[in-house]
Amino acid sequence: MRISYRDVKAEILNRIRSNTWPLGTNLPGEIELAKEFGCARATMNRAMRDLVDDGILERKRKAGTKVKQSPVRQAQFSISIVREEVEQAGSVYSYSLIERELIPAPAWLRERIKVAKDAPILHLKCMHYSGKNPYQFEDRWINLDVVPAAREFDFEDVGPNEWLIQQIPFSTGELVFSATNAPESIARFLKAPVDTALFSVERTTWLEDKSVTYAQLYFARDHKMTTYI
Amino acid sequence: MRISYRDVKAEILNRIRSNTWPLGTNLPGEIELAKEFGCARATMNRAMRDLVDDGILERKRKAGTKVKQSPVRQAQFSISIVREEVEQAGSVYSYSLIERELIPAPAWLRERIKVAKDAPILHLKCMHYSGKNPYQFEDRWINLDVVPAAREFDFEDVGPNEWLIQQIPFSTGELVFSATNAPESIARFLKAPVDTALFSVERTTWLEDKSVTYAQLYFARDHKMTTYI
DNA sequence: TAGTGGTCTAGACCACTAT
DNA sequence: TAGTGGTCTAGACCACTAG
Repeated sequence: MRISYRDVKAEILNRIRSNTWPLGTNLPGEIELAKEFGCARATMNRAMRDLVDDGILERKRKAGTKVKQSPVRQAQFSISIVREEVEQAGSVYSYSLIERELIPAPAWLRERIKVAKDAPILHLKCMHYSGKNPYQFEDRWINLDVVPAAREFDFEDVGPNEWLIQQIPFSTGELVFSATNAPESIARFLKAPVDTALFSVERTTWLEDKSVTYAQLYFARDHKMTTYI
Repeated sequence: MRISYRDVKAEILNRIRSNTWPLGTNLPGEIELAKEFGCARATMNRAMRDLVDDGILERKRKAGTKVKQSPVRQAQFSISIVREEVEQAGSVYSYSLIERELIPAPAWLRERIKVAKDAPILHLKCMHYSGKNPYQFEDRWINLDVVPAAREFDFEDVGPNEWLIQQIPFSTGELVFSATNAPESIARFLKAPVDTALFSVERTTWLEDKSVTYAQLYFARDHKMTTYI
């Protein structure tokens, strides 16, 4: 049978786990290893690149490949549309707009996203539900300079999250996860006691070098985010 | 100049962003696209596989390649040793063992990890500090059937996290992120008021099909986990 | 400046799956 | 069962960087 890059990965991991190649070991070069494993150099290369992505090896030209001294595993999880999160859990999704206003960007927001001083910003508050249960409270700011169409959109039926993804798919951004004691203004909508610990996410989105939107998302109490590594 | 897979990726993203290929579009096959772009099929393949990893395309044999209807971005973050998290932030790391006991696994734990009914489990509580500030409270259970060496190790100077990574590098597992109101028993160590919202992580680790360890990690108040997408 | 990884190519065969 | 992606190979040249 021909050697697959998966076989190569598995064997390399075996050698690390079995201490044949302890943490920090310098591995032989691609060509030599490929010969030993009986595969092409490209196959060895793919296996090793994969292991770099997994946080297991380090490679540098000229210096060679070594087993990382301190394994840093890469955890991965997908950020999808709220609707789909809910529906994938087998529940019925619903959405409701709480507030919509057009105001100048407050100072604290201008520290987070780049936006002209007196330009009006669209501020939205909304709720996402899973069946009859609150699922997420969303507090969002949209830069109308970048997404002028938002000015005309009423967001009564479609959430800003879903709408923005259609407008600006695949933009880049930052995600910050943390825990927050629910203030009354949010606890009310999530039907939780004030000060309940809420899992929250701040999301900042850019399109090239322009700030598109900033959002604070608060999940209902006891929300969990799971990933496998 | 020769066409790089990065160029191909960039151009594909351009076409999606510029609506040349709207969400849901079926793309031409690899061979045809490679011809159009003037590169080898392997190059086109690598670009497209990368975009699948990024959550932008979907591919199925025979069916072909399409732009995902709902962009699901893959966020990534690295799970490292607590010591390194602290040191990378430029602080001095220190560690202290609070409690160490050998007891039969409680029932709730046996629901989470597979462990013999009357086998003794090593239970550890410890604190990690960043400079003089509390950084993380760790409540850990170690399966001695799988890691018998832990029975002899005192964990006075080295945390279980760090020790286990040396023993069983690159094991697989589950991570669950959530928010918790600090109970008194934990708040005390993190120097936070009772009920403060804490960012917390549960980690379950397997080695092949055996449960190695289960840990609940509670970060100090206002802890944030950041990632870029 | 030499050694190592990074990437491209052209060609081939295989595996899955829509129809 | 035919079409599309998945992967392997052998060979080549390039780019970065340790010594």
